[in-house]
Amino acid sequence: MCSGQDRDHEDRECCPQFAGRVRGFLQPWILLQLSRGSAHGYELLERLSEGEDVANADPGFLYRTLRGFEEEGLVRSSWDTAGSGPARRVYAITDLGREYLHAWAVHLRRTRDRLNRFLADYEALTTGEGGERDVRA
Amino acid sequence: MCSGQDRDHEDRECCPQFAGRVRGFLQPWILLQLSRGSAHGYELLERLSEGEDVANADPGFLYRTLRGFEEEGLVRSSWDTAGSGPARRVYAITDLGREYLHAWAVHLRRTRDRLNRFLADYEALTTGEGGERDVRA
DNA sequence: ATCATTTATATGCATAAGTCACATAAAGGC
DNA sequence: GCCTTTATGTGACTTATGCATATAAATGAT
Repeated sequence: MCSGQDRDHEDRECCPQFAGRVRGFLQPWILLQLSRGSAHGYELLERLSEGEDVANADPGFLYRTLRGFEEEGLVRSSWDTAGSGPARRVYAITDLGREYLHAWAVHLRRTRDRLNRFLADYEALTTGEGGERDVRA
Repeated sequence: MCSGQDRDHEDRECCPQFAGRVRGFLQPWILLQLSRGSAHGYELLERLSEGEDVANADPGFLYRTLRGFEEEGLVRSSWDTAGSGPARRVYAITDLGREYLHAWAVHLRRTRDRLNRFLADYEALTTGEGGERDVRA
C-alpha cells in the first residue's frame, strides 16, 4: 500500500490497488484511430506509448483486442509486405466498427457526465470542509 | 450483437459486449458516500439504484467491495441493532479511506480529461466528415 | 404459531478483463 | 552467421465483475 504522503503522486507507479481504476479506454481509442485511417498494431502501440490518452500499452492486449475486433466484424485486416521489416497486419475499420465507435462515444459521454457529477460532489465536500451539503446520516 | 439500427439506444440493455465499458466507479463512489456520513450496505444499494451516478448495483459486488475496503483499512464497520429488521453493518470511512478518495479523485480528474480529449477528437472527426485532421495513413 | 414478505448481508461459481513473461520471425547491418 | 530492430503473437496467471443463490432477523397476516 502506498505511503499516501504525497497526495498528488502518480498512482500507477506505486499503488497496485489503483489497478482497479476506470478502464476500458483502449477499445474505443483503437476504433477512433482506425476511423482516421488504417494502421497496423505496432504503429498503434507507438502512438499509445507516446500520447497519454490511454494508459494501457501492453502489446499482448492490443493485438488480442484487434483480433477480437476482427472476429466481431468491427475491423478488417490485410497483410502489408511493402516496406522494410516483417510483414504488417494492417487494420481498417468497417461500417459496423464505426457504429460501435458511435455507440461507444454515446456511452462515454454519459460516463464523462457521471465523472463530472462525481468530481463536483467531491469538490463540494472538500471545499465546504466537513460536508454539510445534503448529509443524510 | 445488437442491431446497431438505433444508434442512440441504451446499450446496456442489448449489447453485452458493452460490458467492456468504462468501469471502476463504484469504489470511489462508496468512499464519497461514506465521507458524507456512515451508512450500511443496503442503504448504499438503494442510493445506487436510485441515482445514475454508478451503473453497477449488484449487491454481491457492493458487499464484497465494502469488506475489501475494511481489510485494506479504508473503512471501519460496526453492527447496528437499533432499528427494526435484521442488524445492519454500518460502515464509517477512515483517514486512510479519505486519502484514497483523494487519490482516486486525482485519478478521475485525469480520466475525465482523457475522456474530454477523446470525445473532442471523435466529434471533430464526425463534424469534419471524413476526418481530414491529422490523418497519417 | 406459522408462513410469506421485507430488510439485510453474504457466498459460490463462471466468465471477462487485464498483466506479465515469453515465443516467433522477417529484414538489415556488420 | 549473428545481433538488433521491427512486428505479431501465445500462454499462464490474477483480478474484476456478473449472476444466481443462501442465510437470517423482524414484521405482518392468518
